[in-house]
Amino acid sequence: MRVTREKAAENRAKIVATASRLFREKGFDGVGLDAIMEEADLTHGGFYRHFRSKDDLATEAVAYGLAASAQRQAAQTSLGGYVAGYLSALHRDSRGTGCLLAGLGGDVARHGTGPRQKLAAHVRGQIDRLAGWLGGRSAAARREQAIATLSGLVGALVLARAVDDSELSDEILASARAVFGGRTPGDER
Amino acid sequence: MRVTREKAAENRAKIVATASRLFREKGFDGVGLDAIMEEADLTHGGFYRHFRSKDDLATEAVAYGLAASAQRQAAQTSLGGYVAGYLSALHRDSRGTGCLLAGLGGDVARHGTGPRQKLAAHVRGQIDRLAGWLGGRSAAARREQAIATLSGLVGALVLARAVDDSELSDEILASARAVFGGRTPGDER
DNA sequence: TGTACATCAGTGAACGCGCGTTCACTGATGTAC
DNA sequence: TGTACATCAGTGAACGCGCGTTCACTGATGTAC
Repeated sequence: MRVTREKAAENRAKIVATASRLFREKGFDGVGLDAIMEEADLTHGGFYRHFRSKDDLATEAVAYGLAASAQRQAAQTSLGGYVAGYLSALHRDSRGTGCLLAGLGGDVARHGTGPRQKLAAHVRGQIDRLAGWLGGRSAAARREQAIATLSGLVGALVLARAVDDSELSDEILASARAVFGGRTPGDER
Repeated sequence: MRVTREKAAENRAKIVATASRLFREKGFDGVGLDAIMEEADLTHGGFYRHFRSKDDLATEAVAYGLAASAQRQAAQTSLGGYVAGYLSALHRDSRGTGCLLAGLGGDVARHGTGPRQKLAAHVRGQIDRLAGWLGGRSAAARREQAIATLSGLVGALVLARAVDDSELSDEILASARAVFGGRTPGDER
């Protein structure tokens, strides 16, 4: 049964959004196309009307997830607010809708060039925006600090999720918030 | 053909070491037992004489990789030396033998409790050791800084590996080295 | 120390399942006149 | 505007392969006497 061009575009978008969530939750190799199509309310046979392969979908799903992250960052007005949201327990516990760098960074590194290029472009944008929020004598110093801050945020989220101890996990988030959230590093609590 | 108890223990250890490397390179779901057994110079049928399941092996392989990291850290005498090695291009390019937190952190978070418990214990140890190297007015401040530093190291390595642009990758490593390597943050280059 | 037997690490084939991909088919949509 | 036909998004079955796991078997090791 053929479907409106509009409806087809809608379906395609739904597949990408669903895949982006499921990939972040379970990894590229942890979800099958049938699971993705089923959650998008379609049968898996129709997949190849929209995408050339699973890898092709992966590239689009990565781009979709990164765009969502970029929008979330753009909605923030200060470093402190952004960091508090990024290193919140809520963000830690919502892998599927959260930062793609933390959720799929390891997987992307092992995969084809498509996702890795999108990710590089996204990282450049994040660095620029963070640098704008940071103080520092020179543009180079601000950029350096922005890269370290981005690394710290991503690493803290990865560790907070990987650790099987909620107390330690909370402590990782709190410490990283304190250090990267805009306080002068080295201050007492 | 039965084999010496000694030889059997040797074979078992080789399986764990090989698995630890291959898992870090390709992820838990990216390597099959046959590939692991073949690289360990065995046939895949004998696997279940040593392990109850692939998950069981995963737990041991994680423990093995973490122990190797801990030993590497223990061999260092200063924060600067440790950070320089950790954030080197060599470490970035040797996923299979490198830091398990960065190589498998995302995968571990998605898997069973075995690996996640081992990882939490390892993270506690790393924090303590980093805290010992760091200056800071109080033990709490040193610990907070240690957690932020560990997060920054892991995040920088993940990003440097994920990005499809060697210049950006090098810049991430260099910036993180500068900020986390022991300089007072905020200094000019 | 030597012999007889039980054990069991490793082999290689097989099983069953899931996954990525293909395909013949359906029937509503889109288009040409 | 209406009609006839081509297109093609979606369906559901099928294919082939790889993977985790099982199993009957082998023959050297380990043990009991």
